[in-house]
Amino acid sequence: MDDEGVVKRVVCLLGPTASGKSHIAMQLAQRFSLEIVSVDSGQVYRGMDIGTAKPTPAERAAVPHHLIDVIDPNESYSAGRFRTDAIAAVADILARGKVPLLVGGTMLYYRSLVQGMDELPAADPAIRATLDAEAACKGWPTLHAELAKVDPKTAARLSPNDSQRIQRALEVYRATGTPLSDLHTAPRTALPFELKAFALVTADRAALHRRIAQRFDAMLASGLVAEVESLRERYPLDAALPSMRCVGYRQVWEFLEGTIDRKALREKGVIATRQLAKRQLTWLRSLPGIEALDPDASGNIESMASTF
RNA sequence: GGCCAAGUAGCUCAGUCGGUAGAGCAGCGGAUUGAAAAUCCGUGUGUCGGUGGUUCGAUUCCGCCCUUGGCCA
Repeated sequence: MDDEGVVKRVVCLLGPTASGKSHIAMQLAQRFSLEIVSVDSGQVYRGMDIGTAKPTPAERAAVPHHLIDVIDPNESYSAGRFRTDAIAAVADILARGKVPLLVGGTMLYYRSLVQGMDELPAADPAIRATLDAEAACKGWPTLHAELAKVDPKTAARLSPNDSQRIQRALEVYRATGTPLSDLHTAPRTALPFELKAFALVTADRAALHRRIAQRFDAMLASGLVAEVESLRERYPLDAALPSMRCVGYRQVWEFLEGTIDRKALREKGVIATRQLAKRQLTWLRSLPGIEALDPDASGNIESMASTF
């Protein structure tokens, strides 16, 4: 980075859960004075360490990590905030003469970073609470019909059951008086740096599934249940919070509530992780400009290192 | 050894008064703009345990065999 407008190239490593991103990142850190910027919607929560597979204290001591432990589990983060935070973190790392590496699996965050986001109002807890109450008695399809009256364009692309997006669209309309579709002006704000993204994509889905099961078992063995119990004591949590809807945490919550037994906890946790990985792979197929790497191949470190 | 029940989709099961079968879950594909590890959409050909028989036609009825569970010895 210099003052002549030369755009610095920043490398990003994406991939589904359990694909080995962190391992590669730590190996690259041995060659460059790296600082890692997490692209992960789960690792932002303080105290949610085991279930989000956060880097260990030793790894964090060896390599500075950013955007990990930024909020409490009773708070919520967002793609918009991620974009701002990530740009700031990268600028800061570059300013200090270090090499930033983005690593993670939250593709919406990645995309909002690269493509930019429209100027939309932030979440409004009061409006959301009102909408939740309305949905509880009328049902989401009714709210979808109401959305169709004020924002037919958005309603047309949403399923009457898509609670989350119907709620967001109505929230934006009630907060601004303008339909969400009118606010989609596609600004596509440019990034102050060039991003080169790689993605770890296995051809062997069965092997990924095996790794997912092993890793979830390892999380249970490392005290995932105790971690959630402790979080419940320290924070005012409930099952509807984004943090407690995270893969693994949601199932442990059900276990602690007595809704499911230990065996079901394990099964449902593994299944939820597999489904997450599948959605991540769908994202990766749809995102443009990403270079796929086979996690089982040997030259990954080299091909990534050559782009720094 | 005898009696009874069950064997149908990867799993749990429904069903066919005889015209080759369908749900849930899983899996797979897709969408994805401040909750995204979320939320939602789409997707069901399987020797109906095996083998003989009856029948125009059997997964369905009958016989025998195999497997699993239970009861009695």
